[in-house]
Amino acid sequence: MAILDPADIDKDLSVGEVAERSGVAVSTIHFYESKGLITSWRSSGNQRRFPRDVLRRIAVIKVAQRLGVPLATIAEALKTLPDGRTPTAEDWKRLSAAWKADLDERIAVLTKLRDGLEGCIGCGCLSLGECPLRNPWDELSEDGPGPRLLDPRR
Amino acid sequence: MAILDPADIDKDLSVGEVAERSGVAVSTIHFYESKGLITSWRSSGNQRRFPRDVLRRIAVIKVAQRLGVPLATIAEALKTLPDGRTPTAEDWKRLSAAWKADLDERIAVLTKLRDGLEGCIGCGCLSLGECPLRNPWDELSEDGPGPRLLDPRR
DNA sequence: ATACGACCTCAACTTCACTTGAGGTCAAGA
DNA sequence: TCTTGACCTCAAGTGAAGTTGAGGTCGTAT
Repeated sequence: MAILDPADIDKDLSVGEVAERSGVAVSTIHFYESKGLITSWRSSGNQRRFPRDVLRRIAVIKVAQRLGVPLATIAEALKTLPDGRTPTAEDWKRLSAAWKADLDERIAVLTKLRDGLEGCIGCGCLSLGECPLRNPWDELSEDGPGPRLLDPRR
Repeated sequence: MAILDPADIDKDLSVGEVAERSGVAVSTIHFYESKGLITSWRSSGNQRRFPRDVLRRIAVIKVAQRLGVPLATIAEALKTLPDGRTPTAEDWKRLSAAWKADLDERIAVLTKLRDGLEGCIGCGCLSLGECPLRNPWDELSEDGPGPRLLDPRR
């Protein structure tokens, strides 16, 4: 009985059901669980059972990802919620406002970069030390090793 | 004689010299060479020797990366130049203009996303099917599997 | 004579967000 | 009874952009 039966309307969901209703792959759901983003209990046959609110959690995760928030950060944010509850409208307001600030900053950085480029297209010097495009230090200070993943698509 | 001697002023450069003068690590230079972004010949002792214009090539690469252009794309662009010459001011103009268009688009996408978020912060429905934040299809159509790396910093 | 520093190659590791595959369990339907 | 389909675990692969390490060579200075 993989398809929803009206009698089961407020029962917990199997992975397959969660996948179908949330639009993410089963493997992704496993993965999210392994990262602590969602939780489940097990049926007698050792199958995952998810409370319905997992759908809202996944919705929040997906939107945050579109905003460019890394999974680890999302996980942390979700853990700050009282007893790990699924975000209410109030919670969402707080979280999304913080993420919006992030997004705003990223847009500002890119915009500055573009404006710098504007002037450098005609110049073309690219001198380390004189070209604003080659000298990130005035507008960018936070930095660390390794590549960072920030994908606005998806 | 690792340090520059005035008599060698227009000789080719060793990896170490290129690293010092361009500000990128030796390992990165090896890596760029393996990807075909730069080329070298070998000395009698099998050491790399780079023509001076490698510095300008690396400058172009680094700026393009700040603009969010993936290395593979940069490599392609550099290969379109007549007989693989190092970009002249004219070339730079053409390349950077193309990359600026890309950047503009990315900024536009993020801005739209932010505006969508604006309205959704108060709402919080996140419904798959109604919430504009959950439905990328109207503003975003290009897509493929796997994560994409787009880092505005560095 | 030997130590030192700069160089060489090649393989493996890193992060992120997953996906793919191999091999195994479980319950229901023909 | 057998097959099908959904599920399970755990390991390994993907891609981008490098970094790190082991083991070896070269050339010069002491």
